[in-house]
Amino acid sequence: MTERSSSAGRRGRPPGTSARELEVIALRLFTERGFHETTVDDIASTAGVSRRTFFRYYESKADVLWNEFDAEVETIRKLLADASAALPVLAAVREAVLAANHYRAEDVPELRMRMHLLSTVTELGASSAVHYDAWERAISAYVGERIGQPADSLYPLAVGRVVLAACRAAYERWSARADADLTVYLDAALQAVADGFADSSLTTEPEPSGT
Amino acid sequence: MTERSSSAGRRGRPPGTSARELEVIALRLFTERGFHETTVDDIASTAGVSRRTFFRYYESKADVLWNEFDAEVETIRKLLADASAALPVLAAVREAVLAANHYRAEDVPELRMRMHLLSTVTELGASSAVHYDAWERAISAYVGERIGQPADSLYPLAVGRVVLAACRAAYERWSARADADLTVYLDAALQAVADGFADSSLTTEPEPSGT
DNA sequence: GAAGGTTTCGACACTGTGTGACGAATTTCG
DNA sequence: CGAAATTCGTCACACAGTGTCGAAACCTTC
Repeated sequence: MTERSSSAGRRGRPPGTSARELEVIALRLFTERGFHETTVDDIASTAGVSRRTFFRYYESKADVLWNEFDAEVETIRKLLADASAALPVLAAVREAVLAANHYRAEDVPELRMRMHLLSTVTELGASSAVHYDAWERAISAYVGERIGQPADSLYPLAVGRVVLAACRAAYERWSARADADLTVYLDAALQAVADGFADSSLTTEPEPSGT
Repeated sequence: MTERSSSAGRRGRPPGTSARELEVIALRLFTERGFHETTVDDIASTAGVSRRTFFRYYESKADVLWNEFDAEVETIRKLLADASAALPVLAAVREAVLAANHYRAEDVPELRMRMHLLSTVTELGASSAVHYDAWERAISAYVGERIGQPADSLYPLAVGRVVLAACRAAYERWSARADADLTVYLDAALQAVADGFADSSLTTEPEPSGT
């Protein structure tokens, strides 16, 4: 059951699978056997299609893990486009990032699996660089516009990279501990950035409580 | 200058090449033809050895670019071990990073080539994650020790990642513009981090001057 | 209900990375 | 000279990723 709904007036052979189905299967196999130990053949044959077909849906074996992340980049971009110019730059960025990271409770387990893979499997570095880069550029473009500098000059570039770095630290801690809400970790990390990591702010870590 | 050029009491067949020779050849071919367009066979045959032998010196095609970077990680680790506990944490980190990035003028052209490849070739993402991780952990370990928290808790992790992110932004701008000293860019980026990217500090980019 | 257009799929072949196994080559030591 | 040590080359293999081409399955139209 994928999305056989609007087969109205749709010519040609119907798809034997869907990007979403491949994603779910791949995620399951990766967590069961490991990323490296799972071949593209395994994923494809489990879905009942050929290896070649997998690569028609995703450019690489790793790409199957980045759908949600790419969607988040788009969300952040839109939120920043509507952000108030009255806010300090970094505050606007923080609000957008936090707003883009509210997930429905039912989506959390899958999100956690994905993030755990992303932060532990070293072979994913190749693809992560590409997707992280898009995330960073969404921030850099906004910062560059706000302060009237090219997006690829030093400060916009640094802000984009630094904010992502802080968020990745928060993602990683959250996926490892699973005790508090993701946004609590994100907020703490971004607040530390805004404070310039002053020693006085380096004391409290989010406590095991809350949802 | 790798190691035993003096073949004193060294049994067995002498090496037909060296890690350093392969590095120089690879760097030249990468910049001439591009990373993707250069095969391991090209590098090996230019050095006069077999493809298999290349993989005895380096674990992967990309690894050939990370020698210097790994050495820098060790330098930073040692500098931090000797850092004064009277300095604020972030200031100690900044001093160590800046000190580890003073290069002899004769080494700069090669350094620039390497950094340009590292910041432009997307296929290097796989290996970069591994080596960047070691860099980050050198910082996180120090920060964790200083503030009395595990190195993998949120703030040490965040500081490590954020400082690397800022340095990478500086590296990238420097390798793209080549106008000022590398440490000028690094200092500017790290100062912005320490200031929490306050709007007032986001105005000036290092100017085309200096060495 | 046959013909033609459309879309997805499978089979095949190919390049390149990375790895394991094993024997050959080359040097020093006894 | 023979033995031990060390590096190298050849062969074989698994897997990712890509291009090509024809077949399969669906729709529309006559």
